[in-house]
Order: sequence, then C-alpha cells, then structure tokens
Amino acid sequence: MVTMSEVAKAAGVSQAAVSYAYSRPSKVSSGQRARIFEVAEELGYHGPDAAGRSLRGGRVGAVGVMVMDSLGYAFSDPSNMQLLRGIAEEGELADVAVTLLPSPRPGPSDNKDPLGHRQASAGMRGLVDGVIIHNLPQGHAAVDAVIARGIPVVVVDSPKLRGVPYVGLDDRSAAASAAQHLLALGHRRIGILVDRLAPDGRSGVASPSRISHASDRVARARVQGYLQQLEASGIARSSVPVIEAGGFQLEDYAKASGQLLDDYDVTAILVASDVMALEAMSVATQRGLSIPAELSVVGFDDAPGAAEAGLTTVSQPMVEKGRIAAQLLLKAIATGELGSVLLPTEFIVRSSTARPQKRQSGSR
Amino acid sequence: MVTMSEVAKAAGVSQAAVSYAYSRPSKVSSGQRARIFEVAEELGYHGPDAAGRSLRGGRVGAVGVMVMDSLGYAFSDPSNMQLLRGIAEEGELADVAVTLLPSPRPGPSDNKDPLGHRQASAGMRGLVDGVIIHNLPQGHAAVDAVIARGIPVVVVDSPKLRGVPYVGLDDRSAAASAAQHLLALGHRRIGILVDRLAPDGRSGVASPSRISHASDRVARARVQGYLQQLEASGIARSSVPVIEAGGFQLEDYAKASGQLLDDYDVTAILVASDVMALEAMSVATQRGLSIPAELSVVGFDDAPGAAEAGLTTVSQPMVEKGRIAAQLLLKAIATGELGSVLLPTEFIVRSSTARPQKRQSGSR
DNA sequence: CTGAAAGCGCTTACAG
DNA sequence: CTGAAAGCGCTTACAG
Repeated sequence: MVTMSEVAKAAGVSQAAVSYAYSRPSKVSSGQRARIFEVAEELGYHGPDAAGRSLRGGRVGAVGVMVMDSLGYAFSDPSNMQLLRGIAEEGELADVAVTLLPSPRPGPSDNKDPLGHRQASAGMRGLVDGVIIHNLPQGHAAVDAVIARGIPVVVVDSPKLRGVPYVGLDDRSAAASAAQHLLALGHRRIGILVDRLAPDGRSGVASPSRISHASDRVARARVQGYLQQLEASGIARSSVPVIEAGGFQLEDYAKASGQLLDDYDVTAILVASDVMALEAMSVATQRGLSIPAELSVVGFDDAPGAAEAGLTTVSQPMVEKGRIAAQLLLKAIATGELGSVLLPTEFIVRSSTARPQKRQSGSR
Repeated sequence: MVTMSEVAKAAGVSQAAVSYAYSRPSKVSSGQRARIFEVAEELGYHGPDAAGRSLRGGRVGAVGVMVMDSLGYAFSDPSNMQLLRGIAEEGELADVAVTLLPSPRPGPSDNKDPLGHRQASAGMRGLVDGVIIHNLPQGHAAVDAVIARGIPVVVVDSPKLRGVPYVGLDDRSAAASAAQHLLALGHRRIGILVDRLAPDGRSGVASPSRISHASDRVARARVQGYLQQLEASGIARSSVPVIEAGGFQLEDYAKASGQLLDDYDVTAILVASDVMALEAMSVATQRGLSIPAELSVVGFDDAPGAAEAGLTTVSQPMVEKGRIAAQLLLKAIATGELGSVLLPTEFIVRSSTARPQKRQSGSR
C-alpha cells in the first residue's frame, strides 16, 4: 500500500505537506499541491487511508443505519427501502457511504458471544461518524450501546430518547383520523391488526396492558390512536379486537389476518402498516369477502403497492423522512447542533373502504 | 472514549493482555479474560476500536458493495435489492456490516474534484475489508481504483476481469433461449429493447457497432444472444430494431418502448430487463395493444412484479447470486482463495407471449 | 507557506 | 502464560 510518506519522499516534500495537500488545501501553495497530486497519481496513491485518518481524529466519511432485526429484513421491506433511499440521496451530497448495521436480535438471554461477553456490533466500533436508528424498540441493547459510545445519533420513528434528534410522525393523531374515516362511513364493528408490539415473540390477541406497555413505540401509538378515536365515538376499547402478528413476515401477517376474520364479526379493519394491510386484503379475498362491499380495509404508510391495490391509507413521506434524518445527522456531526422534525401525514381515501353493507350482526 | 490502556490499568494488566482477551483468547487465561471483560463492562469499553485495529493490520469487519451510478438507484431497483438481500443474509453469518459505496459517475470529463484531482470514494480508503462490484461498465474508473488498491474483490455480472472472482450468468445463452421461444411461437418481426449499452448518455436506435463495443457487459451479452438466435433462424441482424433507453429511469424505458412501437411493425419484443419489460407492457397497453394477442413481450431477470404481471422471462436467482458473491468474498478475505461461479437460469413461460395474430405486415 | 514531532488505539512479534 | 515495545498511516498544533 502506497502511503503519504512515500509520496512525500518522491515529491521531495514533508509527509505533512502531502496531508495538507489533501485535507487542508489552504496550507500549501497550489503549485506544490499540483506537484504532490502528480506524484501521487504516478505512484498509485489514492488519498488518505480511512483508518489512519479516523484514528487521528478525523472523519471516517460514512454514516451507519441501524435497522430492525436483520439486514435481510432491511432489504425486503419496501417502506424501509424508501427510507434508505432518502438517506442515500442526502448522503451523496456530502460524499458519505451508507453502512447498514445489523442490530443484534434481543432475546431473553441477551446477545452474548460464546464466552458470555456482550459483543459490540462492527459498526459501533468506529466504522461510522454517526448513526441513524430506524424503528427499534425501546430499551434495545443496541441502541443503548450506540448512545453510550457517544457518537452522533438520529432516531427515526422509535425509540424517542431525551436529547437525541428525532424524525417521526404524529402516529397517534394520524391513526385517529384513519379510525374516524371508518366511523364516518358508519362502521361500528371494527378490528385492529398490528405487526408487532414488542420483540418477545408473542402473537394473537393483544390485551390492553400489552398495548399500553408495548415497546415498539410506533405500533403502540397507532393502536392507541385507533382505540382512542373509537372510544370517543362510544365504542368500548374492550369490544375492539386487536390482533398482533408478532413478526414481520408475510406468514405472520396472514395468520393474524385470518384470526381476526375467523374469530370476530367485523365490517372493517384498521391495519397499522400497509404491507400487513395488503396481506389482510389478500387473506380476506381468499375467504370470499369482497372489498370494500363486505370488508373495508385501512392501512398506514402509503407504501409501494398501496396505490395500485386501491388501499385507503395514511400517507407518510418515507423518502423525505430518510432525507431529513440524514440532514440532521450530518448537521450533528459537523456542528454538534441537535434538531428534531415531525413530518406531516395525509389521509388518502382509495377504493378499499366503503359504507358497511346492511345486514344483521353475525350474518356470516 | 475508553481505550484498551485504561481498561488494562484498571484491571492491573498490560494493554496487550486486553488486546489478547478480545482477539486472541488462547493467549490469556480464562480467569484473566473474565476479569478483563468485567472491568471493561464497568468502564463502558465496547471492544477494540475499528480504526486502531484496522490500522494495525486487522480486519475492519465490513464489506463494501459498489453499485451503479448512485445509491438512490441502488435502493430503488428491485433486482438490485434482491442481490443486496442475498449479500446481507450471508454477511450476517460472518458478522459483517454492508457498506454501500456510491460509484462516481463516469463521464467525458471523468470524475475530478474542483482541483482536478481524481477523488477516491470513501469506501476505497480502508473502510472495508473487501468489495463486491455489481454490474459496472468495463473500464469504469472506480473499478480500476478498487483493483489498484489491492483489496479482495468479487465482481457480480460486470465487468469480467482476469484473476478476479466472478459471479454471473451465461447471459448470452439465456437470451438466445428467450429469442428461441418467440421464434417457436412463429414470430418473425421482433424488436429488442435494452436499458443501456454504455454510460455515455446515448439513446435510441443502437447500431451493430455500438452493440459489439458496448461496455455494459450484461446488456451486450443479452442483445447479442437475441440477435445470434434470430440470425440462426434466418432473420438478418440488420432487420432487427434494437432500441436503447440510455438510462435506468422509468421515463427512459417508456420513451424507448414508445419509439420501438411507433417506428417499427413488430409482433413481439425481447427486453433485456424485467423492469424495462414491465414498462414496455404498460406503454403498449396505453397504445391500445393487447398482450399477448397483438404483442408478445419477453423479459429478463424474473424481477419482483414479473410473476404478477404474467411476464414471460428468463429467471435468475438474484438472492442466491448475492449470497454466493458474499461467500466468495469472505473466502477471499479469509484465505486468499479465489473462485468464480456461473449460476443457472430458467426460462419461464407466462401469459405475455403467444402466437402472433394472422395479419398482413404493416396492418397497424 | 513549510517541516519535524507527537500521538490517535491497536496488534503482534519478541523476550521473559 | 504475560509484558514491554514497535509501528500501522495519518492530522495537527507548533516552531520556523
């Protein structure tokens, strides 16, 4: 590997001069700078090595993104992709690389190596100048570790932490508006589907206590927004079935959807994410229910595919969310300034919702 | 930041002992190791810093992925996503982070900073232990730079380089089989659509010379495979229109599709990628052509959405491709062993192809 | 504007 | 099994 010293020797200048040529152009004459670059090119020197620069206190030139559970999930969920795209678009402006950090799965036994010591994930050990955390549960060990490391952090969606820049939505109000839409159409027998309230592997009917203690903040806020609005219209919380998928796989979604449709007599469902709502629609259709005549479905996110499927949903600007998170992080890295942003949502009515059919309760 | 020395002092051992505790467990007694970890935890030490370790010659613990043009594109193309997913799935096994490197766009003036010096992108300067290059054109400066750096590299799809591990398909044969399918159905007036043959901004009708000199290896191989098979059935290359989109945006695809349908009287089109084929189908439908009755369309990739759209296509295992590329890279990093893999493809007939309608040439 | 020197945190021969 | 020492490539006060 060609180093600065070699370039300096060949160019007849000090090693520091070469460093300045790359990182502090104002400290060397432009003639000398040109000469140094010429020699560097001849020798095949491609610029300061990241490790050396970083060790000395400089920037690495990369930001990290911590995503839920696994990188595989990060690359298959479409909303997540939009977020990453937004981050990438902003990142390019500042010439950074995006590093995706797998966040170790938490579990009853926590995440230890074979010797019982808690491993820091690769990205927490200096690979990045800052980290964007996307939708991790409250109390997640990986979040604590990154905060403890003291590098700049921006949280998207969850968890909300004191003094940490945050980008998100008013999930609760947006969810309330979704519920209001169904109420205005005349629905009274409404079910709720949610992907995951806490990373503990539980699924099925979610109790009021489980909902109020849910560590997945976004899921909790949405479900509470739904329930709050229904309650305001005189529908008791206890009469509204809330079914949790317990994971993010399509099979999890399908199972929860099936449970809701089989066990409860509802004319409409509120689904806390579009990917899950699309799966619910497909399950309902398979069961011979026609949408929206026999079942209304409302999603959340306006994810790719929602418009095509005619899904009524809460639209949120995911790409913009990523872009803003990147901006906030870059600002925190460069200036230490901290800022948070709440983005607006828009309720979009499509063809998956309609007035309930006139029929007797329990007619199915 | 807590360092090894501080942990060592607090634990009453040498700094080297702490290093060994983390990186060479066999060099310290398990009692001492436990004691060191205990002290580290108390002090909030999260393991060796990546910069220091990397500088000294160790592993960074991250692999890079170089993608076409821009990170934004990387996060919007569905086939690319599948590849990344495959890489990520394999990466998790080895506890690596995936770093996406924006590859600087090449152009007539090459890629220079304001002072005219060629910048190495962040990821080429030591941020990663190895790099997976995905589908870059031959002669791309970023590829040369990465190879020159001497770090382990695996190329997916393009370019093919002597002595560099490679994962790809037999694109030419697979394309030939796609053409053969149309010939067997009885088509004789066939057009070809391709996304990009070279990153020079040109679009529209591609001449034989442009095709044979195309630097985008995969696009070239597929087009040549089509033409070769058609020629073998007595259809002169010069009579087959080849339209190039010149970019990867849906608008580019739509424009090229429109040009082919407007200017040439074809009963079928061979499209060198599914994303473009889906766009071509949509353009054809907008023009009132019914598929497959009036126009047969064959794609390539079996990308997400192809099955739903009923697109007849060449299926390739994109996720597997990523997984294998990651395996090869990890092996190259760990052992220096180099290996290449050609993956099989499968031709899948769906509902976008049929026998041509009986009609006079030029009846439209 | 230029150069000599210190030191960032770490790993690994090497000597005990 | 343990420890003292060298040095990876770099940036940045500091002195000229």
